[in-house]
Amino acid sequence: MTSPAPGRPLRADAQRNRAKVLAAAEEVFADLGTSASTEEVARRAGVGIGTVFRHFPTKESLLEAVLVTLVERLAGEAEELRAADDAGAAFFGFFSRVVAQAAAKQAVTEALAEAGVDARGVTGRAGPGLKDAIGALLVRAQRAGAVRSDVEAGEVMALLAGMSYAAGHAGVGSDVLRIAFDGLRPR
Amino acid sequence: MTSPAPGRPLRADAQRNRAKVLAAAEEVFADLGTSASTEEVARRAGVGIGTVFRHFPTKESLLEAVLVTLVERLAGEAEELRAADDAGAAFFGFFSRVVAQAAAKQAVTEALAEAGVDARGVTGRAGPGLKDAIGALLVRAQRAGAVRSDVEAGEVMALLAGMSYAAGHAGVGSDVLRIAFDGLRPR
Amino acid sequence: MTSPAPGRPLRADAQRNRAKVLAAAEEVFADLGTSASTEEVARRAGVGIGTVFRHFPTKESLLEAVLVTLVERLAGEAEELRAADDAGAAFFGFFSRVVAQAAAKQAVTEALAEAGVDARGVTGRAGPGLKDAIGALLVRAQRAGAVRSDVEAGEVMALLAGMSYAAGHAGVGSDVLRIAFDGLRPR
Amino acid sequence: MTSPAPGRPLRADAQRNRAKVLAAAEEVFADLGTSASTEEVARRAGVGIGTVFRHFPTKESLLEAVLVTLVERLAGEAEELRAADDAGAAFFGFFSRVVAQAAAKQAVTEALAEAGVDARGVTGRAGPGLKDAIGALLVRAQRAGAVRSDVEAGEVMALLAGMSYAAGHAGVGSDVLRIAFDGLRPR
DNA sequence: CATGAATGAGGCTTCATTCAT
DNA sequence: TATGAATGAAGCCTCATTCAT
Repeated sequence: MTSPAPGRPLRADAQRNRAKVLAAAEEVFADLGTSASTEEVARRAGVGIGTVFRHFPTKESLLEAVLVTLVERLAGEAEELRAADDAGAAFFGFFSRVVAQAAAKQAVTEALAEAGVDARGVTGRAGPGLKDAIGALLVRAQRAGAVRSDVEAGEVMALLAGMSYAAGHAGVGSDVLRIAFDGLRPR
Repeated sequence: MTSPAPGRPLRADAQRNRAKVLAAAEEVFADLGTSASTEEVARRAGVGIGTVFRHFPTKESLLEAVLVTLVERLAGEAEELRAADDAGAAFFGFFSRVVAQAAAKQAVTEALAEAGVDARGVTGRAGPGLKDAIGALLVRAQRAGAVRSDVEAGEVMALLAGMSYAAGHAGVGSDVLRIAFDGLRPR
Repeated sequence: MTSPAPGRPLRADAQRNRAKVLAAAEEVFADLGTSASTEEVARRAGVGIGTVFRHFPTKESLLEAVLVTLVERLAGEAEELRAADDAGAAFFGFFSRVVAQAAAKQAVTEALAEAGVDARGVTGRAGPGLKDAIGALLVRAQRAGAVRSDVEAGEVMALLAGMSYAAGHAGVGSDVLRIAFDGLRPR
Repeated sequence: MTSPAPGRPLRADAQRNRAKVLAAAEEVFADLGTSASTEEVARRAGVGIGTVFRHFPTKESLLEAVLVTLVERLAGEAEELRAADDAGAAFFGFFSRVVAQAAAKQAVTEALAEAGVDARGVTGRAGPGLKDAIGALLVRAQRAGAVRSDVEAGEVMALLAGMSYAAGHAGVGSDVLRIAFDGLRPR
């Protein structure tokens, strides 16, 4: 999804290293911000710097891969809630969980922001995927009368990004989320 | 925390240079992000790099000064609205204007986030100043029945930071703000 | 001087791979200069990087092998002209052809220069081989009265290297060669 | 001639350092080839690596400056001979001296080759300057009957580059030069 | 034997900071 | 004080070489 000659399935050990690097990068960028050094990623992954660059030929491509991974994971979580009994609980629960994750990892916030700005962004095709999944959750919650009907997926994503940022930077708890949720409910 | 031997009141021309540097820094960091070089600040201020470091001995201290300036400016704006006739309009209008500013300058968002994390933060004593000013606006709006009574100044600041982030990064308009405002109104 | 356990005659497919690598290397170094990467050689040879290093344990040894090949090829061409009818035409024709080759492949120039610096050089025993072959051509041309008699093989090789360099780098045509040829003719 | 804001005359010490770096670069590239590292240049100049990059913001620009310097120096030497009594001696003497310099410094050869390929090259406007100076020497020598009349400045430069290469790489003495000179004399 | 993943030294370049002018 | 040249640590990236598969 990022670079090696498309087609070749990648040896087992290489696959493992790629995963290690990606995981380390997610951690490092979460802890130290996206300006953290590639060397730090290599160190924390327990591989040589060359290995990082073999899998992700550019720092930017590594960052991109991390964001894509994050966005896909969130989309997956949203997907699973599609069949939940209580559509309102599913929607608000998803929202809360995302914000909670973001409180620990600022990369999540960036991923959300990127994903919201549509396909042009770094997150490529993963962005729309997340938007669709969220849109599905939203529509069901609206049909169930748990969310006001004049809101769209794009607005929800922006709200999500904003609340995630607030959670991660402004040191806030669920109080603020409560306000946003009330704003989303039918009047 | 900003540098020259405390006490000496700073010659007039030095004072002027300090201001030029600060203004240039605000502009540069807004345009290019906080990773812009100090050299660029000097260039845009029309002074030598040495002058920048004489007034702000560290890049971090320069950044800090910019944030403090921003916070103080916002606090000033809030202050002026204290006597407005329509307390609700004052509150929501202030909120909107801040978010609009942030859409153009990400530094505003950072300033807000910093200011919210209380006095220990980088913004020192300016943070509480803003919080107080916003608190005053909030209380008056609550008394006027325009804002629900179970919200506190800290929550408003967090919401403000989040919405500012969303406005600057997620490419959103006033739709999202409307949701937040509805959440703030009495039910 | 080229690597595998001396003695073992090299399996047929290995032999083939060695040849493929050598050919690719000649091409790559001609196109991209000697600072081209070994990886590129492997790619163009259609083999793995490991294979390149199995046959030529060092980039330098690969370069050396390319030069030796080139020198041997030139020596072969000179050899074939030994029996030509017109000794003068044979000599000058050979000279012209070498320079024309060099215009396209700077490696040829390097090979010539190396070969001229005698046996100690990188081209090992191949250098003297070329020198001898050129010497034979020279002597016959001198006997035929086409080349002045006070010139030696070493000087011819140096002249050849110089003209080859000029052809490849200074963007020159046959005009310069004409000057050199006039200098070689009897007065 | 290479980078700092055109106009500002450069402080005295900076001027001195720039010269030191340029001299060191000339030496290093002569000794180790143009692929020598910038760090080595800094080391030999006795300055920090940052100083090298302050004066020449790119390795390429440093190389260019070295070549330009060389070409200008040669042009200067040619210029001085314009008024010599013996036009033939001036021409051949200049030629010999250039080749002798090149024997020690391969950068000279590169400079010559670059300069010959006209203004498009790295040597910019310095190339034509050298060509003109050599042309003047040539014409006077031709008028004096020391050089054949059907040769042009471009051909002389190519010959010069070729002989310089030969002198530096093929380990040759004045024997080869003699051949070239005979080729240049009227028949 | 062939493959290509892993390694890490080393190269180029940027930039915060110091200091001579 | 102001200036801007000097410094060198640190970042990104390349590539020859090694080694597990």
